[in-house]
Amino acid sequence: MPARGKATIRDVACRAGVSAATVSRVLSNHGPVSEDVRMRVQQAINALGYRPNRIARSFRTQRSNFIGLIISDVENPFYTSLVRAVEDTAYAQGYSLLLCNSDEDVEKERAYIQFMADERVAGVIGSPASEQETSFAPLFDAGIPVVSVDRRSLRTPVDTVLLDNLASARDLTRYLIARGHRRIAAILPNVSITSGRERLAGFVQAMQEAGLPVDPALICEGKGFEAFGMQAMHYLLGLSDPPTAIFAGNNLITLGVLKALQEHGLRMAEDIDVAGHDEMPWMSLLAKPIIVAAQPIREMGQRAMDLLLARMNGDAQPPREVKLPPRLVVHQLNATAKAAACGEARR
Amino acid sequence: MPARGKATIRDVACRAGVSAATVSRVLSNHGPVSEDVRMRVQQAINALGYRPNRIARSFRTQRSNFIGLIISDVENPFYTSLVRAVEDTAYAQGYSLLLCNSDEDVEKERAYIQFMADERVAGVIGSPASEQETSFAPLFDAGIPVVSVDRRSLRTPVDTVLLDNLASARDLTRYLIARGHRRIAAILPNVSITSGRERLAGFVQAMQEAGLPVDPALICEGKGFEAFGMQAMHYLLGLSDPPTAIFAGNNLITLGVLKALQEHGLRMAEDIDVAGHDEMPWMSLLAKPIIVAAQPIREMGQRAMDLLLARMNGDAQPPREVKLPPRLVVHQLNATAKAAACGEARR
DNA sequence: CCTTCTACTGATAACGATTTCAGCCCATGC
DNA sequence: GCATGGGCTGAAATCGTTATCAGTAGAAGG
Repeated sequence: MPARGKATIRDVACRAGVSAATVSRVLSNHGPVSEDVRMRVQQAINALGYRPNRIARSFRTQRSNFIGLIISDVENPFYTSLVRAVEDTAYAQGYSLLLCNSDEDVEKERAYIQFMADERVAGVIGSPASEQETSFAPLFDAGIPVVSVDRRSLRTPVDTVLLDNLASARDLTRYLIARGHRRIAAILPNVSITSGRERLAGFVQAMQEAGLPVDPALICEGKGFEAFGMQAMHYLLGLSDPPTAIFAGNNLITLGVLKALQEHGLRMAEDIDVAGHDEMPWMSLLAKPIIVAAQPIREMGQRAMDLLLARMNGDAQPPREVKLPPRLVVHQLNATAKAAACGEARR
Repeated sequence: MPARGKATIRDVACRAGVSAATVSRVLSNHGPVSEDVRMRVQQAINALGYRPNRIARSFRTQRSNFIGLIISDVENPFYTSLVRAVEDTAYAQGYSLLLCNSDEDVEKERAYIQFMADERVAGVIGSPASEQETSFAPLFDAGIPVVSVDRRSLRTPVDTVLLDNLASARDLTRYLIARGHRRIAAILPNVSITSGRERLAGFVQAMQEAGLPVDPALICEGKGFEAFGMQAMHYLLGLSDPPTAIFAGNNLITLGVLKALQEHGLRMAEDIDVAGHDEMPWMSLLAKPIIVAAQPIREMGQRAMDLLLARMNGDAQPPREVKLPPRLVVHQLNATAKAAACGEARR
């Protein structure tokens, strides 16, 4: 008798006095098995401490039970929450998570996509490093479904879950305008990604509908990291006629903006309003109020997994796009966060 | 001819006019192959766009190329950074990351450990939910090496990478004492995990060596989450003789403490000093200074992977323990972070 | 009673790589 | 010239599961 825990399906079959095929049927609940046999097999499984060899199973079916998740960086709290949401949903369905950080690097991303294809994962959820350049082709070829989150993939269209970026940017900007600001700067991630492009459009729309000029000198675009936000803010503060409010295009940029304001001294910071994206746990601790468009991140992850599961079950409709509404939240010192009075995003 | 990208090792062999065994030898760089043949095989591989079937490979070798990572929660910034460090090191060595959140739940963790064993991962890095209860036995039985990070596993001893918790807690407490505080409270995660137990010990040690009484009413212990930190802080503020300084036992507790202080009003917050663990990117934005013991998280992840890789390569020494020193940092408004003047941790 | 189902079961053939073993060829040493 | 050995190669077994196909037994229907 094999050592406990090392038994194969044949050992179980032998002990139960049936064939391996029957044990497989019991295991997968697929195909008819008499109650009597089913019980004998179960007993044999328990007695031997048998655990199916998942690698052999994957080998036979040529499909693994992993969901590949390709994001920019787990250290970005937005993606962290996304990972968590996806993980919970995935494990609930019997899948586990293969994690990759692309670092916004199209080359690195390409390698990971190829890797996922080689690994025959059951599905992939990704946030493309570039709308134009990212290609999911290797996954398509292998018949592996893909869902894009937070950003579109134009080169290889797939199901996509997005924030309503136009609404969030427009409403945040409207909020700043309603507070009396006229010179508003925008610091945005690259327009080569969906959020950068759409949030710029929302900003411009709000400015124009209020009849305010859009000063190109007040629009900064770059890699959406903290360092860029900081550097852009320093540049803006150095202008002869600096803006009185900032629209920050993502969470890291917001952090950079706040730090730059900090470095310039508290007095100045109080004169400048900041609007950003994503609610973060420390925002209620800030010395000055800030308004943010909170993304329904958990829901985004769940919806992405739902779309993926549908595809994995054979759904073959043309690619769909899910657009979720943001929720505007003002974080104020000595006050619990409250939904913004105006500019609540509509669907 | 098979479709491009779907070729098997036999297709390659056929096209190169050699046997599958030879192709395998070329692929793995294992065993002698003449230069001539090697080139022909390479050409065939390129021509067919052949990619080895990783599942088949894992099946044959009964070992996958995944590193299992079992942590409490990716949304905790400490683990987020750890994930990132482990991931970078793992991918550099040709391994990829399987991520699980145990949520400090021993049962959930048990299931994940079993899953990793079933999956025949190459190695596991974990942060045990409990020193006493967590068991890595299923992994041992399967010959899978394990490294524990941030916490010890007493039931099944393994290589372990820890912060020098005694030093960090002692030095933080010393710092508070040096600033003139006499009534200092400690809010700590459960003593059933390593960090909780050792940080309590460090706190007590510093108090005793300063000849200060350790008031049991000022020591709060519980689940190391934000909600607990907040609730404990509210309790302390409600005492007739509240403490003048707080020693917070982990990063989430620190956040909870700060929020509770916030809710009680800024004036009070200014009278109370806070010392915590982990440096977080937003700390420089705080209205009041805070001192923290920064953990060398990236190094912890790297060291863990190094230990794991050594085991995977057959190292069979008795379990080792790596203890890394913290770095004390004061975050002050309008000032870049600076190393604390006193209490710098020693090795 | 014979046919036709249906329910159940077993034998067997994959899946695609690695590994073992044996064999061949040629150079070297005696 | 013959044995020895090393470099190179191929045939075949193997890993553990699932899927296909055929076969058996008993029930149902005519």
